[in-house]
Amino acid sequence: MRDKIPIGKMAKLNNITIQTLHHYDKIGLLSPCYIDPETNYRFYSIKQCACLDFIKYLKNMGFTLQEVKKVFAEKDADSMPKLLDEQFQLIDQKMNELAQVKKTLKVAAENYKTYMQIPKMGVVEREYLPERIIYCYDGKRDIYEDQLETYEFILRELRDLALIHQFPTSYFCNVGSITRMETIKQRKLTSTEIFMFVDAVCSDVKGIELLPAHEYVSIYCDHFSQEKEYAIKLIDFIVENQLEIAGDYICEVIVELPYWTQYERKMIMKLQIPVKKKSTSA
Amino acid sequence: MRDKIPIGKMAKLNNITIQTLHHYDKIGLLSPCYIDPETNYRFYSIKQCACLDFIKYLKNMGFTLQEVKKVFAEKDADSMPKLLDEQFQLIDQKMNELAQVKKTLKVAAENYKTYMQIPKMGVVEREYLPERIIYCYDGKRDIYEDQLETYEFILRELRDLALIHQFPTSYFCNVGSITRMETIKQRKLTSTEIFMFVDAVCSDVKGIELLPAHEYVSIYCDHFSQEKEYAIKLIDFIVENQLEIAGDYICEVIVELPYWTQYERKMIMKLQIPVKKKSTSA
DNA sequence: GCTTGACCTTATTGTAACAATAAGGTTTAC
DNA sequence: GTAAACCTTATTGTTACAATAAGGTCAAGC
Repeated sequence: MRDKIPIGKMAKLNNITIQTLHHYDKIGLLSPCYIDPETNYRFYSIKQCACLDFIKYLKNMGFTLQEVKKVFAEKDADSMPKLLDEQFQLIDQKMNELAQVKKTLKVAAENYKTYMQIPKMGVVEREYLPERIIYCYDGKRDIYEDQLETYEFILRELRDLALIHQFPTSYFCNVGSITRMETIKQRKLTSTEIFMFVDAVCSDVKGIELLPAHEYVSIYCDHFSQEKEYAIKLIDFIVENQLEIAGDYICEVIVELPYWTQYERKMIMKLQIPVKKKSTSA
Repeated sequence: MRDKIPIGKMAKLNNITIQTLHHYDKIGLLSPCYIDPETNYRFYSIKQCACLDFIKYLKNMGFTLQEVKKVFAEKDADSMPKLLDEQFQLIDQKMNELAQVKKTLKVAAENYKTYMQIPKMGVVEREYLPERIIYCYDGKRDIYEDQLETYEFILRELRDLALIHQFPTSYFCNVGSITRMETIKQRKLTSTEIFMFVDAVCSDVKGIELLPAHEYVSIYCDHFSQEKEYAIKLIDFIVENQLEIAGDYICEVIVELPYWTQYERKMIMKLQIPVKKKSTSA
């Protein structure tokens, strides 16, 4: 009988390592059919390859070794179809999650690309922006007080809500604050509302608003402390160019950076106000 | 200054656990901005939420904490696009792997379904089978000797080759042996060749053969020891019914079962021989 | 001032499936 | 006889925490 295969040969035969066989032995998944009582050397039978094949097969399908053990413990194949089906569902779910991750990565890459191409800070520009959809949340406290502290709290509340609504994580970085038209027309920058850009209108979610496609004046800004000053610049520009504020002021976070100081949020913002030509009446 | 948030509140604020914050502190990813020197109590700043946000963001994109640490160590955002791109490739690869797993699961489910519907063992049937493609390998030794031992060795060689050709793992279960027409016509069951069903012709791989669509006689069998006996049944049937062997004998493994005894391969096989009506000449 | 409950600390163990290593014994070939 | 190849057990490491234990701290109510 030459059917006494030492562990090294068994490993090579099955394209696995000795450690793997040790491990399977340890957890009681597959033990050698003979162990030399003096040396404790392990010896396998060629027929045990069938078992290893099956382990590999199930492992390939994403089962854990514990699950494989359970399958081996069964006396027949009746439970397999159900198991396979459950595993299929599980893999399907994992694929959906990965698809989400891919989307988040894509959005992140786009954000950084935008960041690299940002023209100049503090220069007013005019542009046409397409329609956008936002999910608005009123934090009831002015986000411009307490140098960011209130903003941080409200942002966290917004994200908690987004989690409840099961928004994809790719949304989490595209946030902003909104100052209503009546306020900004008085040259005041105060707001209790922040928002998150979303892809499509979720009709059953409260707080969804439409930013219509429109002509805008905009300016880039890379620190919170500058926002007020730059917003004034925008308003001055509007006045100087015979324009009129046509909607809410938006402060959009373009990209958030992992700044070397871990103690402050660092982001590039794009301030924007929709405008129209001043009506000649008056 | 009320900006001294104890660990429990910080955890709640960010929807994470205290352990997570402990862990981040331990690995040096994010340490509290103040530690009471007497009690060692940890206190965080609201501004550190930005850091946690970024950690979550990168984690969501599949980065490890070590990678996040590296990102934090960078002095600017220049390396991000490259990192994001690499991560995208990685996720893409993982998705492809999962797609493979799904396919394997689907094939496995089909195999078991087939198994459940298998008519009767040992009953000859006539049926029309569609074209199939196989990857053949000649092990140079008769697989019917040594009660399966040789078969096991040759099967392993076939799988090694399949790995080299990077065949999907879903192929690994659909194997079989082939006995050439000349041999089976002499009522002999000997063969040195086994094969694996494949999806499409890989023109650059040697050993690919086509089993043409044809009329077959077939019989199911659930143990190796019965194969010879059942093969004879097939041949007898052919003779009795005025038929003629029209091609190679195929022993197809329908499904392999995780039998309670771990010491022998247990499988359902379908033996099949292509036939045609006996030519009247002679 | 005391108790009670909520909160905090450090340290250890566990998770999955092995890989890597160390320190030592065995076998085989020359 | 010895060196190379092979085997053994035991320990540590991997990831991102969760769970637990044993103990100290804090704030509120009596």
